[in-house]
Amino acid sequence: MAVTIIDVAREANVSPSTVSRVIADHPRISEKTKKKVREVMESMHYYPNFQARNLAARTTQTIGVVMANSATLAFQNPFFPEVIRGISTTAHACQLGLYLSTGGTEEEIFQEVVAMVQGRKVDGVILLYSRVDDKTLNYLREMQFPFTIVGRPYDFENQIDFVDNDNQQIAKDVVNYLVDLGHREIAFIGGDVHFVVSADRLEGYRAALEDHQLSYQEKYFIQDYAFEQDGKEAIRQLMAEEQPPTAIVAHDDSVAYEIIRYLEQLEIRVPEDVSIISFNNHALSEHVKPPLTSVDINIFELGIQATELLLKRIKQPEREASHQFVDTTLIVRDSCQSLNPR
Amino acid sequence: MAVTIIDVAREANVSPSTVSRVIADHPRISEKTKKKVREVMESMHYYPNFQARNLAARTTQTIGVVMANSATLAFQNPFFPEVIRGISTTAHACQLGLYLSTGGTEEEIFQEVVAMVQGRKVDGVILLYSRVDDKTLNYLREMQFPFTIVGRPYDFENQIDFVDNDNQQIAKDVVNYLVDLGHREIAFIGGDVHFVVSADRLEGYRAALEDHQLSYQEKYFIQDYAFEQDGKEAIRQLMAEEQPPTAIVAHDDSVAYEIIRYLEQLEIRVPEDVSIISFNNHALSEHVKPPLTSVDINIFELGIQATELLLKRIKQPEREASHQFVDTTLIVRDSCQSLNPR
DNA sequence: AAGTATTATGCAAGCGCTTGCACAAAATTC
DNA sequence: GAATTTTGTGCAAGCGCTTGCATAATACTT
Repeated sequence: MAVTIIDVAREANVSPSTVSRVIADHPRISEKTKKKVREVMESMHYYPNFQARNLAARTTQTIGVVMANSATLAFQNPFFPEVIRGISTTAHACQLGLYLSTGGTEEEIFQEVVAMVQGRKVDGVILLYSRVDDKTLNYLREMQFPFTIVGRPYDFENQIDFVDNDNQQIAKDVVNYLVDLGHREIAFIGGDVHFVVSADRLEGYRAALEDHQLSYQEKYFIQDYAFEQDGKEAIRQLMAEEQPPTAIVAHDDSVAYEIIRYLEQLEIRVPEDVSIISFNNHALSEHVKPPLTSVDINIFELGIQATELLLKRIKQPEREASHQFVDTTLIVRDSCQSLNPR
Repeated sequence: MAVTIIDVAREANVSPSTVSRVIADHPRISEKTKKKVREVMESMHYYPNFQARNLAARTTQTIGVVMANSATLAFQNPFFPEVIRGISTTAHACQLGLYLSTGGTEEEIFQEVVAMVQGRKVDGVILLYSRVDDKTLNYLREMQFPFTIVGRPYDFENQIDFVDNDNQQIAKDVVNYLVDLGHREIAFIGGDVHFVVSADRLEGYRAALEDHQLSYQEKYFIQDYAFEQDGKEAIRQLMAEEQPPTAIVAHDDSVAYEIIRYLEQLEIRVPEDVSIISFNNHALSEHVKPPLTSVDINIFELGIQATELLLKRIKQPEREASHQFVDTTLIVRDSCQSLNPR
């Protein structure tokens, strides 16, 4: 088999423990010995076996990355690639590996996380989603296993490490932006409210309306499943209201474009007849017609921060829980129109 | 610490090896003993330590997934999420974990792969890219370590397991499609030719032109870096040719949309004035204006097949190298126009 | 009833590494 | 120059599990 620490030790006339200490650059080993051992390691092409090392040292040097479920991957473009890029960046800098969940259902994912934790596959976990009342999250919390969430936890906000955008605030900002442009009838096409991100944005939308003495109205709110089931019909109905909205907030750019397409089929123009604004600022939104006004949520940074937070927690298991909000940017393009008189 | 096999053994009045065999469902253990041991495991909340198990069994139950580099993640939407979804599906079904590369440069990635292989972190590797003359690939090949590529290898095609689309053929198909519509002046906006996928598509484009007695012309070919540097200018020049192209083939939908935007700025309409066709069929391409004619390359399936192929190789290290081409579909939408007389 | 085959379990030697402790040698102190 | 401290290395006991081989117990032959 491969050359082990013992082979090196024999060849270098030292004990295995010395070799181990040379690898760890232990200060108590003389430079002379270190040099000698390193030369032998080199010449024998020694490479440490991380499995063995980690078993002995009771660590994994790996963090688990858990996505809501692999099936939704495609829909949350570009979230996944970007957040992975952020996580990778920090993880690589700290020589940590990434272990990815693969499950397709909530239960499968839960089982996987249990395997990661109890099976000693990872030193900590990053949850890439925050769902209301999530079994996996509760498990992690009860086990007191190091983890962070990309997203605000529904419960125990002060006992859990997380990073997120301030989704309530950005939803407010978006509504405020529209109101400033003179809009009063503002519709909201939401995401799955079982995800906290969607619930928060909806809440921000409501709160902002209230701030402006505009009442929240059922007819201006389309739920995710209604839209997914028959988006075209949902939009048709929305625009057929006696007082149709003059602006629509969509929870994601891809939804926004889908809406725009249906509007077009109804011969309603964007932004001339109705304004559209959305979240997540896909890369394509810059190039596509009409260029979409969208909130850039800085996914890359979310990944970075989540990983850094996790590392702190791993190093200091007893530290206070903390969280961080990552800044967003409203990217104004051409999908919203002012109704204000010149 | 956590409960081990030894604790269970003691409690159940059997030896550790028996417990181990119960876990493995070894046929030589009586049902009675199995039942007893399982009850004890249950009541003690035993959970196997995979680290230890894998060390002893000389396996990892993990496959390494290596991306070209994390920085490009964003640009290759939706490739990464979709291929991961495919890989996950197969991996999960076989109880395999996924270990993701994190490196940002070729050299970092190479080092990571060495660590995966020599450090016994994975049982096999999936390369999510195929680059010309790739150090990592050569290493894997020379080490005879199990691996597959999503993409055609540049060299040693018959000695390496891989899955891919038949990119030369689909590029030909695309050109043929345009020619059938009456186009003769067909431009090609390529990807980085250091990646085999781009080289293959370019090759298919050239070959198809030849098949139709249309000569390949420099002026109709824009290289990736030219486009990235100043796409707008590149397109301007292209369309300012004495005989501008009537159709443009773009190597990715996102590039196609970027082109369309520049064309629009030049007051050139798609598809009325120039047709556009591209590869990869992003999810958005269905909704966005103009709906793009694009080749769906079935990324999900590429992920599935690559994983299955890798598993075969892991199980049978000595088997013949094999490869598989995954079918593609030309999704005809509204970005190409026929020049043929009615 | 003795011999053979089969089934069920245990023993013990790993897998390759880390690390607390002991201890010898060298350096420092007074 | 003896006593003390510092430095450098080795010993051996793990980490928690697997597995080839031996052996005990039981079942099957004739």
